[in-house]
Amino acid sequence: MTSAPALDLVQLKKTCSDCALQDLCLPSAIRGDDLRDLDQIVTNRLVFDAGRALFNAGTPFTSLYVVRKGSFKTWQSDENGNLQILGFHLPGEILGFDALMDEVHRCTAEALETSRACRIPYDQLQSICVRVPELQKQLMKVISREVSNDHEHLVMMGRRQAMERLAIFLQSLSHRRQRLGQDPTHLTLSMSRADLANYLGLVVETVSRLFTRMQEMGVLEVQRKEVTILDPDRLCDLMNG
Amino acid sequence: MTSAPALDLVQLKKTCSDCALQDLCLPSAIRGDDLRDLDQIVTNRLVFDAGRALFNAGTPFTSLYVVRKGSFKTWQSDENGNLQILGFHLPGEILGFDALMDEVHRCTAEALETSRACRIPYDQLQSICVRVPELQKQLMKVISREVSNDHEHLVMMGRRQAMERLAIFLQSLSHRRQRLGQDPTHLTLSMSRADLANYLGLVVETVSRLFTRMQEMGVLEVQRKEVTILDPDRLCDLMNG
DNA sequence: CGATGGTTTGACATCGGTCAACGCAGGTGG
DNA sequence: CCACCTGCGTTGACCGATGTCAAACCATCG
Repeated sequence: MTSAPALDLVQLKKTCSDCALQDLCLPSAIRGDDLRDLDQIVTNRLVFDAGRALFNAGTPFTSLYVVRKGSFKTWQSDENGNLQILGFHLPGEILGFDALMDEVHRCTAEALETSRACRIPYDQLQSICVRVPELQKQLMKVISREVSNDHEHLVMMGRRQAMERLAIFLQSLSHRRQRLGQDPTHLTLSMSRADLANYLGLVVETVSRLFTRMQEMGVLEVQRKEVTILDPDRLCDLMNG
Repeated sequence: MTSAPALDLVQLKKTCSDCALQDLCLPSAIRGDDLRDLDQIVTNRLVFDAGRALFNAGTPFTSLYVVRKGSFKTWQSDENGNLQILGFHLPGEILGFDALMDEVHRCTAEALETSRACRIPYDQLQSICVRVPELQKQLMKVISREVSNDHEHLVMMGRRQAMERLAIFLQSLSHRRQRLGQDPTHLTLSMSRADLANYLGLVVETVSRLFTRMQEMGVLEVQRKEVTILDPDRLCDLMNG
């Protein structure tokens, strides 16, 4: 983990203000002086190379992190070493919420490519929250979204066929790219097939075959990590029966 | 949903104070006057018959609920009507967190047997939280636990065999009973086999066969909804290989 | 150029799902 | 008080989606 070159003061003040990363990000709820306070506790633009951890399972919790650029995966493993990918995280998403409970990270967050994140020391964030109830409220909403996402993931893992799972994943990735102002028909999968399979509760071979099949069906064009959605409607059909 | 007989004032003041339901429950973080305030916003001892909903998916969010007695299930369904049981909830657990995000319940919470719950209007809770940062902090921890639980559930759904899943479920139920001061070797399954199977990402027949097999192995004694753990060590083994 | 690690493809095995029948307990009404 | 009905749970036979194992493929990097 390396810190990007120091920023001048003007730059610093702008860091959160220019972080126009959709409503999810905390600062959207607050204004003026409060925003400046928040800017000042945030360690901006930490750079993580692919494979570097934002935090590790089992280590003490001190900070939340906001993804700014690139992507991260979070994963957790059980006593047998079975690991489960919990999510893939794009800019604007906040990581670390599962650690508030007992101040120890339960999962590991790892960069999938060269990525940037902001660090938000939690105790300092809390002291701002005491003064700014709106910020607190926004924070609760963000955790609530985390809970909702996990529930969606559970529905998928419990009740969906393999093909449906992959279709749902691609669809959701497409939506997320759109919200970030990127082309929703062209996806760059920053995770390995193994990670993706694991996330979906499948094995690599199954995912690989599904990509091939979706390509044969004319729904996708797949070239390694570059995926183009050729037929969004059929993709949508595949999400269901 | 029916309200229990009115309580006298002394009783009312004691409602949260005597709710010695482990550290999960909110009031444990606060003291004195603040506790009295909290007592006063909580609608105590609502009674729900089996099958009655605490809240329904799609309805506006107003309150969190604390389970006091009995048990509830939460479930969510997708556009195809596939429904997934998200959790079974015993006394001390707080329900409704997935709704903070956009103030609409995402899942339905339904009593599995005649049960009681306290209602906590969220806006009033928030106004107390503004004055009592400790309470806010505790609330964040409780949601964080929810996130952690969902992550555990995901690991189970993604990476475990059928037998392991059932063993893990029974083990966890046993622990929860123990924390509530009840006999951890004797479980009363308040949910139907169908609900249990769904929660575990399996079908009824599989769960039924697993119970039979665990009984043949001498690990359990199963009589309809009454399950006795005869050999906790073997049960523990079954959770893994 | 070969080594390496991720990805794809094929052949085969199996766990768990599907379908169908039966059993059992509790409730209802004659 | 018994007979029937109903809903849930169990059991069996069979099947298919997905996992397993093994080999080939192919980009990337030294």
